[in-house]
Amino acid sequence: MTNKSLLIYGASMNENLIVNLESRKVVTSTFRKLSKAKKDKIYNAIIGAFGSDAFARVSLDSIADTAGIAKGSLVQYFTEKENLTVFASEILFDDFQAFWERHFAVDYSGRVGDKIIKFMSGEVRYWFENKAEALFYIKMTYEHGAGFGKSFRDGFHELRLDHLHDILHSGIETRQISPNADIDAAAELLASLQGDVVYRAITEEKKKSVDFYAMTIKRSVEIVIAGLG
Amino acid sequence: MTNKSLLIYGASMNENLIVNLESRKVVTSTFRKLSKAKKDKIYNAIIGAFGSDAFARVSLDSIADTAGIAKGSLVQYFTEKENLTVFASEILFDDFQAFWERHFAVDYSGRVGDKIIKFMSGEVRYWFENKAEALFYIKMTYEHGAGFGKSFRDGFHELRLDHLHDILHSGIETRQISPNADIDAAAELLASLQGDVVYRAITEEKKKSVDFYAMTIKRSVEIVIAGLG
Amino acid sequence: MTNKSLLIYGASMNENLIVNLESRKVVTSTFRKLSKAKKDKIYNAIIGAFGSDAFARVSLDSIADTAGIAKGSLVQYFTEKENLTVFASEILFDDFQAFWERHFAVDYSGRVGDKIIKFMSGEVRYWFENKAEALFYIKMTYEHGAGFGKSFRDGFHELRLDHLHDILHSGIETRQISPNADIDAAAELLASLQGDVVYRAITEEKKKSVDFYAMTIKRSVEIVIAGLG
Amino acid sequence: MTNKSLLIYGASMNENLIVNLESRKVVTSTFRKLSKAKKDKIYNAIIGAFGSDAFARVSLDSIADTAGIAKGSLVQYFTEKENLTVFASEILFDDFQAFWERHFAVDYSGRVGDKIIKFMSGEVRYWFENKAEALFYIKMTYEHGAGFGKSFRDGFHELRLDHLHDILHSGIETRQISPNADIDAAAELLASLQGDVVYRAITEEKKKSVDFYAMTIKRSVEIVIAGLG
DNA sequence: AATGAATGAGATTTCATTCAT
DNA sequence: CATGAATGAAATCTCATTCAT
Repeated sequence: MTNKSLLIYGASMNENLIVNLESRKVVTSTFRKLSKAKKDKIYNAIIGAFGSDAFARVSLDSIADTAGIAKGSLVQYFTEKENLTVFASEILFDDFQAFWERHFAVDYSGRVGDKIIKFMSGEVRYWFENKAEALFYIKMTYEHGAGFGKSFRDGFHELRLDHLHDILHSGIETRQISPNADIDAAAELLASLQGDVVYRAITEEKKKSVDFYAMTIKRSVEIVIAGLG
Repeated sequence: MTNKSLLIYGASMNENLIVNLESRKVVTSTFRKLSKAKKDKIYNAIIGAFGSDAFARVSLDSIADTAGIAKGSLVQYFTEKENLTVFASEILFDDFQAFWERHFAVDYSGRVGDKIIKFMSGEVRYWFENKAEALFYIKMTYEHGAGFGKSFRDGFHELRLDHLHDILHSGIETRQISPNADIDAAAELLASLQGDVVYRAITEEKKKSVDFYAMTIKRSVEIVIAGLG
Repeated sequence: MTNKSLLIYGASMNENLIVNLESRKVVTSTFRKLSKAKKDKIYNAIIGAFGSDAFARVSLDSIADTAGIAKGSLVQYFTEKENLTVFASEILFDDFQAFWERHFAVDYSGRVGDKIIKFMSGEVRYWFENKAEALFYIKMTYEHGAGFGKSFRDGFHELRLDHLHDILHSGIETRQISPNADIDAAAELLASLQGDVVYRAITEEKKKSVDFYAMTIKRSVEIVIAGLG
Repeated sequence: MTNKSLLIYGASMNENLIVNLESRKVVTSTFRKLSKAKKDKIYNAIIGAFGSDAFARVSLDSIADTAGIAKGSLVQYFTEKENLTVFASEILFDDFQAFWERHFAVDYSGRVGDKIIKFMSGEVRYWFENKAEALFYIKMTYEHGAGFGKSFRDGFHELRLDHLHDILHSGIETRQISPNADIDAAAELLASLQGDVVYRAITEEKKKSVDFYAMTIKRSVEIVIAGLG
């Protein structure tokens, strides 16, 4: 992650993704043709609603109200309720990936531990600055045990795991980490930590600062790096 | 964990806890006076139902059916639907604690790393052998974001954290771990790992063996212990 | 048919049939246990509603209103809308059969033509005296092309065909009809006539008297009997 | 019916009739001005849709799809949904009449019975060769009990009745039928038979051949002719 | 003239909760 | 105390009709 602050919040509403969602019948062509502003409003209404309550307790009425459209339109755009969450999850994940690509290119200079700390706290900061998305992310990740939410959770896990693995691997190449070190296990361990820290950062009632979580991360990472000696 | 197999599954239905729940109006006195067998049947029906579906989609009818009682009785015992989950969560947590006390007394001999590994895989095994409870645990932990489920999750987290801290502390006393080591951070790191491993062990579709998860744990713990050198 | 006037109108609500319907999940046990008066009220509300409008345009609300019960109760009794019509059709058919058995025992004395005329106008009179049932009968018979209505229609057709055949056969035995006569064709012809006359008697806007239809029948029957000479 | 095969299927879309329908506000002038090909496509979409399902369950969307036009256009052509069926019924009836006039001119030579049989099986064949129209005919005839469908049904009944009467009357003139014979009753009887045979031919699930129905007709007609002595 | 987006009334169905027996 | 009948609020989803472009 660079020093630049995070520039992008909210949905970028990747047009190619919308086309893909249309082909999978998650959204209709009517929705695709809507103005970006309207699509954003709907996306935000969905994120807000499902982030604050359980799936079955979120009503189309409330989302339509928030988005300033008629309930009938909502149905016309998404055909059925479940598609609302599929749509928003995909956009959210896509946005997250875009953020990722801008900020987490692996570079091969510097201390491995610092890179990991920057990377992990970078994600925490992302969720801090996109709170509604963060709550929605939690709901989607955990609400459905082994259903749709599982693959969503796995998507984030993979992303973290791969990246941590790459950084650790670069540490072997720069001889900061022993060539015999079990970097697979270390990546898993750090990914678990990151998932948990993100979860806590989002759900903790007495909100702590990003720096608090960054410190938690730092202390754990130091131990792991030392352990890989 | 000793070599003894896990002896207790299902609800032990701690009578003191029931009294406490009655005072908090979670259950009624009518329920308290039920036979243990009936209370068990009801507990199991609740665990099974809420473990398999989202809160709002579980109907009192189906629970009453499974428990072999009338829906009206269910209402008479618990007054309102939400109390069903509060009741079952508390019993579950209490059972878990009882299991804990029997199996995880900290002893001060032996390798610290081994103790941690035994402890962590012991919990994984517990959930493996109490699948219905495991699924219920997951639902309660995550479904309600920052609501009731949060305190439930925190209960388990505290338990793990304290115990890991104790083991690590004993490691300092036996000079296996440096007195300057950041054992608070290590305990947090390991608790995160454990929460994540348990989650995966329960929700993974292609079920792996307890040994698989034990190995994952072992590899991570070795790194941490080395890091605390 | 004897000279006695028709004594039974409305649903007799055969208890065995209700039990059978319960086993086929057309009605619930809750419905079965209702008082006869309440069951009758519901039956009449159903007959009246579906007799006056197309299936999809009949609302549960209106039926519940007419029957003086809550919509929710209606659902509790029948589970789904289609069962309302299945239930009422079966009761109606059962009632009709009961009427039949009381009035149309084949006797072997007298003119064959007279027996047929009595039989056919007897049915017309039945529908005249059970108008709501008559309209419902028409709707069920014709609305669903080849679906459920088909078997309903076939039930009535069979009943008529068999009976006409029996009468004609008795005519051969009493030598009023030639042993070579094509009584199968004649029975079909008369059953068609009867279906049509009943349809017209029920749907004709300017209602004519039973006697008008009896005369229509008589004139046709005379031709057929003469043709079988 | 002559030996010529049936030449006309589908809508001939009589221009005068369209003008008449426009004056009755069943269709708009916009519709009238459409190309014949487009009008045909719309007619066929309507016939197909309402022939396969109950009125209330047929959606304008599906018809517009099938016809390859926009839903908005459909509304612009017919103003409201019910007009779709009125329009198609009138066209269908008009087509049927045109077929009639080509094939059922009464000629005064030959056996009366044969003429009736030819006439009746001719109609059965017509519906066999226009299945979509046949199903639509059934729906329109019966779905609305005493509403619009009644006059539609009556139209066909009149047509049959008049024609049968003419044939029978010609039988008196050629002295094949007694001058005292009750040909009014015979015509009614045969019209009933025909309505019923047509209904069965269209709705019977295990489709039988035209010849099967022709035989049924023949056997009945022989009885009637014999009866008219 | 043609289109299809927007709307909202109305339908069935679910189900927690109340309450009479 | 146990039961389950009764209720009606609330939800999703359908779709004729309106209307702006």
